[in-house]
Amino acid sequence: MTDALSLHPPARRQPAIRQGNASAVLRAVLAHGSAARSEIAAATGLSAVSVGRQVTDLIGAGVLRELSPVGAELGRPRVPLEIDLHGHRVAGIHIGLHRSSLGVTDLRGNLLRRIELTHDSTEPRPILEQAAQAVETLPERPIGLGIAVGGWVQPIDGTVVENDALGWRNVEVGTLLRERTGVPVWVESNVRAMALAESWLGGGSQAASLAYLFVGNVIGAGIVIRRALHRGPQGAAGAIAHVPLSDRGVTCQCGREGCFQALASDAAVLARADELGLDGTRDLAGLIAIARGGNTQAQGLLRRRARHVGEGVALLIDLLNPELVVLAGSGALDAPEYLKDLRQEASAKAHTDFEAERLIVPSSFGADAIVVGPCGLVLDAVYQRPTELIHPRPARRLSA
Amino acid sequence: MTDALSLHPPARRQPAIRQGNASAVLRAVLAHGSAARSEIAAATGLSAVSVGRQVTDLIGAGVLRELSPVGAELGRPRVPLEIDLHGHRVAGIHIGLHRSSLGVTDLRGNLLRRIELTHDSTEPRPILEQAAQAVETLPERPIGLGIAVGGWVQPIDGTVVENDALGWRNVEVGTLLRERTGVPVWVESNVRAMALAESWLGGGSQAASLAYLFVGNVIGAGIVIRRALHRGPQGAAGAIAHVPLSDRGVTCQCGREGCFQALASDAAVLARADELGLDGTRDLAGLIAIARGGNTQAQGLLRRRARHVGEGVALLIDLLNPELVVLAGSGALDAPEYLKDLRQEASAKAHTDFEAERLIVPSSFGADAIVVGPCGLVLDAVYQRPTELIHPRPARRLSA
DNA sequence: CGCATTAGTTACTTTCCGAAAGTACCTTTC
DNA sequence: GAAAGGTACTTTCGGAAAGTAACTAATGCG
Repeated sequence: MTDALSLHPPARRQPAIRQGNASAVLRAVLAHGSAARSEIAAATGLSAVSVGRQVTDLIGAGVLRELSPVGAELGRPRVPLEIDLHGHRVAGIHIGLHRSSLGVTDLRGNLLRRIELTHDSTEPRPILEQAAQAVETLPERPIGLGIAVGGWVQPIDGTVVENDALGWRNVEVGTLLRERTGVPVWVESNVRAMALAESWLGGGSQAASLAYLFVGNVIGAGIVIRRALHRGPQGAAGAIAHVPLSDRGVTCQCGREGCFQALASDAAVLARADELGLDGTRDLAGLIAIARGGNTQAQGLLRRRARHVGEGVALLIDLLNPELVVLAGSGALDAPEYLKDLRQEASAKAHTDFEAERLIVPSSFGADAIVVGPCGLVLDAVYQRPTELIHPRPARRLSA
Repeated sequence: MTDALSLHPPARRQPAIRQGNASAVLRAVLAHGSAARSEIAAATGLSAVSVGRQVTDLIGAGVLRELSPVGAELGRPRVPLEIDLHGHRVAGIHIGLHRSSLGVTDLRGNLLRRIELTHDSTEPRPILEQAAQAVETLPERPIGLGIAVGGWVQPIDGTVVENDALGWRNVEVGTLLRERTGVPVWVESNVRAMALAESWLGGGSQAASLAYLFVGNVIGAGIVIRRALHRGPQGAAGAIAHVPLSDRGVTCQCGREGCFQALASDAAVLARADELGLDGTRDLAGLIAIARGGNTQAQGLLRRRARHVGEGVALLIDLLNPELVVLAGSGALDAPEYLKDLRQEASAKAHTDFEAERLIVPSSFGADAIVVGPCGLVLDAVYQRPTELIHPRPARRLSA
């Protein structure tokens, strides 16, 4: 008898209701910045009684906090509630090739601390040991740890199945760090982690579905549908790097012509600059500087890249019709003056109608996306199942 | 205060639990063909008591049926339960250009009756009136009516926003048919309806996510993720017709080169046959006949088309990593001898690894997909919220 | 025929939500 | 300045759902 649980939403018990409603209350506060119990009740459709109970528990758990009452024209003043920004800490680590970045946020995803960890070797053990030590030396113990890595990740058990840059195969990152630190750990591909964070905390906080496109030295997409990541059974969803664009003439490493990545990655743009004999184009920042200095060839290259990215965005829009497209990586953030070209191309190539300024936006985290992303993995768990991660203490009324 | 309900799963009450568990029980039976209460309990994780209660209600509602007990090696024999195939009827209508097709299925989606309705005019009123009359003359009143139409459909209120072939704009199909027949009505784009039916009843019954690709005179995709259709806010998701393939040299109606549809639609293939001066290629069936007769040019055209479709499939696989890709339309079903080429091309172009024979399959409904699809809209509602559509009668034990 | 074994049901408990009623705190009015 | 009225929140209680424990049902085996 095969297991129907894996295919379908599981059977519900009463605790699931409680948790679902705690989540609804928490998300209502998150969405409104701060909200009184009565406002939460209106937003969620729950009764005032039920909201009151949930709030009491969430305050006891250190997730919500009461603010001073705000008098209305008439009647008893409301007591606004906000996410408790001092109660709990969340940690996230992006593991890169030569360095990893550790970030610590509050429950709203505000970045409080960012620590860079450099490593010469790419051996998994030393890197993970370094990461674990960094987490342990934090002044406050985080309630959860999110790990974002490139390559192919199996998020269920937190295994990095394959990462060519680091040369990792089947590294059990989740298990190792969980045992080493004693903190709950989530592991996810870096693009997907950033997509999820953007969906909860960034521009996507009003959108149920979102497509996230990262364009840097590699290109990848993260897909959020109904507030959850879509990974695919192999965790391979979002592999947009090798779709063919309408432009041709460039051969990709994969052997085919006109792949998105072969046209629009940092390396591709720099290689093109090299061909043209442009000086000072070691890295993309150099090329952008030259373009800003007035070099029309460099400007042309960056504009061309923006158009390529725009075409990739058009593809995502037509196929997924997301409520929001969030852009990140050097391709969107380092030279925002080309966003106009990007949006124009996306509008021209897509067959769906949309308002480009509203639909296609750069990441709200900028260069911090890389560490806010993994923290978002933990926050996703907190927002969806608040009582699981944070156990409510025998709550007590806090208002004087 | 904006409404958080639209963005997030709604707050849960007790009736939602009941319904969710009724759905889980029903789906377990559906997945296993037939299952005893004890097996359902094992599959869903629910207690035997709870399963018993749900089953009693579902039998009372005419959804489940007890079979004769089956003796095991030891102990009391199990009483298998199956979906009641004689209890309720479900109707679905595909509205086409010159004719519509009405289908009637049982609760398992077995097609019991198919009626063709021809119409000369494309006026909405007469067509819908004809449809309503056909539904009313059925020997049994269906519990729900699914409508599948081409073009742009707003499923929430059942409005056909735009259908160029029929010349419809903002036709309130759902409201009109609901008022006329008194039967609950669902309206959805035809590709998405078929995708949903395939997900519940066809090859996708074991898959939580599925990509459905229809290739006929038009090309479109339906995306099912976590057992639910992904429509996008504008209902535009799945617009794969105009993505560029690697092949060039054909200009699409949309003005660009190498669009999927310009390369692989029925019309595109026939136009190409015409250019080559092939005789007897009025329609695709003719071309296939000629190819089967040994004409190598015709064979080449069909093989080329299969490869183009394969490339489209590769795109869906890389972007969505679905558990299953289901093919339908003339492009996949009429000449299955080219499936091999299609799969080969998909494997070659996709960067994700997969077993092509298992991942890429033709629709299990064949030519009936067009009417089983809209029935699937109703069945989706039955399986997800069983007690909503079918009210349980004061149930009574049925075993002797 | 008693016994082990499995299937399913009945009786009771626990846990959740919601409605009604009560308390808190503010403004307005006389 | 005390009473009236209005809104925010809490306490009390009843209903609904699932779960546990104990029971009955049906079968095979010695």
